[in-house]
Amino acid sequence: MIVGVLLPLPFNDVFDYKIEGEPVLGELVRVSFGREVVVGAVWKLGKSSKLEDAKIKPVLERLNFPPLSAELMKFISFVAAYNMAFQGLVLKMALSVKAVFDDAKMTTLYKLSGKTLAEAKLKNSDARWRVMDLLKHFPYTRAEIAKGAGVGQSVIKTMIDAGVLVPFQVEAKKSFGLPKPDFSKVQLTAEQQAAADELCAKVGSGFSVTLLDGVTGSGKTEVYFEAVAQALQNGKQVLIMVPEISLTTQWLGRFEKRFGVKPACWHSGLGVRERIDNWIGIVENRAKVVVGARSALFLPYADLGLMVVDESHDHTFKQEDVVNYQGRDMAVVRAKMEQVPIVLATATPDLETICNVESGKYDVVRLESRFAAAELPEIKIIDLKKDKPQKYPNDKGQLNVAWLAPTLVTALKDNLEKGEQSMLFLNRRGYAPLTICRDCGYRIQCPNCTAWLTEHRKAKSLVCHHCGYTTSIPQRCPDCGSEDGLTACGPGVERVAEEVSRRFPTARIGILSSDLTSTLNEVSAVIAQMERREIDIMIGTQILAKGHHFPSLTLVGIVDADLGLMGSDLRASERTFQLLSQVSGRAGRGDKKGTVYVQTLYPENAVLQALVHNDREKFVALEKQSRKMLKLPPFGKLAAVIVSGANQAQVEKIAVYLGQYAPNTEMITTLGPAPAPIFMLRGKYRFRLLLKTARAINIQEVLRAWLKRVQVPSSVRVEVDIDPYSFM
DNA sequence: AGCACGCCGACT
DNA sequence: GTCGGCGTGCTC
Repeated sequence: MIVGVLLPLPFNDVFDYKIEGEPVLGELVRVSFGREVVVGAVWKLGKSSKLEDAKIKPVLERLNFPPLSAELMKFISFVAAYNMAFQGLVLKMALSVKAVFDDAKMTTLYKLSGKTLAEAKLKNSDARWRVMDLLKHFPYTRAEIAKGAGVGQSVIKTMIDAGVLVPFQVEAKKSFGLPKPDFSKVQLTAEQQAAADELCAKVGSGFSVTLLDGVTGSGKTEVYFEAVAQALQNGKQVLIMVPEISLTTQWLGRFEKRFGVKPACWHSGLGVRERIDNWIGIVENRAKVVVGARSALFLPYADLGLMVVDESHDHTFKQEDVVNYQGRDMAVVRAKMEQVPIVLATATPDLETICNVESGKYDVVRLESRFAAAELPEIKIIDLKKDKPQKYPNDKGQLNVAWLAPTLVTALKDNLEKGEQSMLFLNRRGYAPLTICRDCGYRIQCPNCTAWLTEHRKAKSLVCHHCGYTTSIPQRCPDCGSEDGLTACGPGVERVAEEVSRRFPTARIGILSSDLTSTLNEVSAVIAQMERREIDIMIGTQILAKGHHFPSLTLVGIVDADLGLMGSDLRASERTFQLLSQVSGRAGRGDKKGTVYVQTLYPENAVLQALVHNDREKFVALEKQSRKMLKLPPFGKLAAVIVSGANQAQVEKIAVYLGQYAPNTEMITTLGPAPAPIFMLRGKYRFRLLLKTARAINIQEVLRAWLKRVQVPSSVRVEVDIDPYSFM
């Protein structure tokens, strides 16, 4: 019989193969393709091509794995069609790593041969009898025998050599601890209990979307853990999606405390071995709870019963990897296909989610109060035009430019004297975002991108944050040769740390930045230090905003609140509001009230005003009004078309061409082409077109029809980003 | 995606 | 005269 096999390669269509016996839809097969051998999934029964049968190759091997479920197959097709990506590449995300299908890792176990010690001409000894006893019922590895019988390796070796123990091979499978729904129940407040009950009631009764809307510190995690417990009680698997970076030991610790075991993790930092073990555990229904980044969404769960998206507002759920997709939205789609409930947990829901609640598409469960004595922090605005940062002396006796206003400096000083912890937030890595020559005005730029190089003083280098280009810091201006002209411009976390250590020489300072402390372990280590109160003042980027819990943190300073407000990005103000409220939420989570200082040049800005008054409703109303007026999501649909390539003239020609064929009707508008905000990225020139349609329009269909009309040479790439978040 | 085929410029 | 640049096409 001939079947259509979808391969994990950039194709939308299946390739035909001959198969022996009865094929099953979704089963995994190894096939030869060109000169490669790949693992694909049986996608269609029967012939799809019009190739002569003789040219159709046979399936090399039918793999002994459960076939992909009809739901997962449907999901893969949907994600591909919705995001205008290749079906094969979406499949690739589900199949994870090729090595999963390579020969299984084997372990050698030993069992009794039946030969007695006497028959083997070995003397009786206690040690040998303990080994015989241990192996009476189950075989074990050498290490397990040594430990279990309390004997040395030599005892075992003698018994093997004498033929009393015989080795045999089994597949090495990682064992997953079974999370216990009742391991250690947390005492919930009445409000939390009511919320938990509502979530639990949805588990096991089909598809539903629930927004778990709770202010920071209201115990969202504990509440959704109860729903997780309910799903486990029903014997189902649970997927908890978290932003990649918050998959810290802190979160895992909370899980383990509640359920008694560690969950299976899934994120980009996983090694091949662990990835394989976890993938197999998930397909075989041995891994019951998976906590993972958005890529965990495509795993072949055997028996999913509940999905949770933690910090569901987080914009890193929408980020490029193999395929561009919005993890939160696709999670809802998967939940619908699997007919399971999904919980979106956040303190700052995005406008799309809010509108879905208002229209009744999503349910909502609210948590209004913070833990026990914890109160919401007081937010104070510092007007940088009036309250100007004062220069401070460095060790050479010169005056350094400062970034902290006197009010904030005083507040930090008081807090330090009280022995309480403080945190400064600046969403900028490195020392300074720009190096400029005072003598000739030259600015040091990335050779591959339209972007300045950021100085990283600690690493003694200049780095491009877009392509990773790194170079040493030049002694003299590359343009005019001036020896003392080069000056760092603007602050990054390193520079703020420098100011803090100058002003407070005795304070213990911690820096947390996504590049300096890149691995999850290093991030966890700094967070642990902060928890143990070994840090007085913590300075960091974005990373600090994620759901960490520091009970004795009472002061938060936002060094530059204006950073996010300036972008041309349609979600800039929403993102700023979310980020600032998340950061503010770090303050005063214990029994002491926290204070947040927000430094800005625009104290009257509506976003900041809403933040100060803790008035999310007002912010949402403003944001809704402006998006409605501009017919932007969720009141309209948006897609970006990025044309890129190494040859500027050629790229521009295609972009203009696309612009000429662009659809423009009453319901559809196309803007551009215009040079993309980062015109050159990784050595490629980029132009962008924006397609905006009414909500009723199928934007993917419009795009497909449009793009089909323009012939694009292979040296130019045309990418589509549905509902773009990043305006790069 | 990978890889082969094929057609034009700078070299021993 | 070749070596090799990458633009184009194919893989069941």
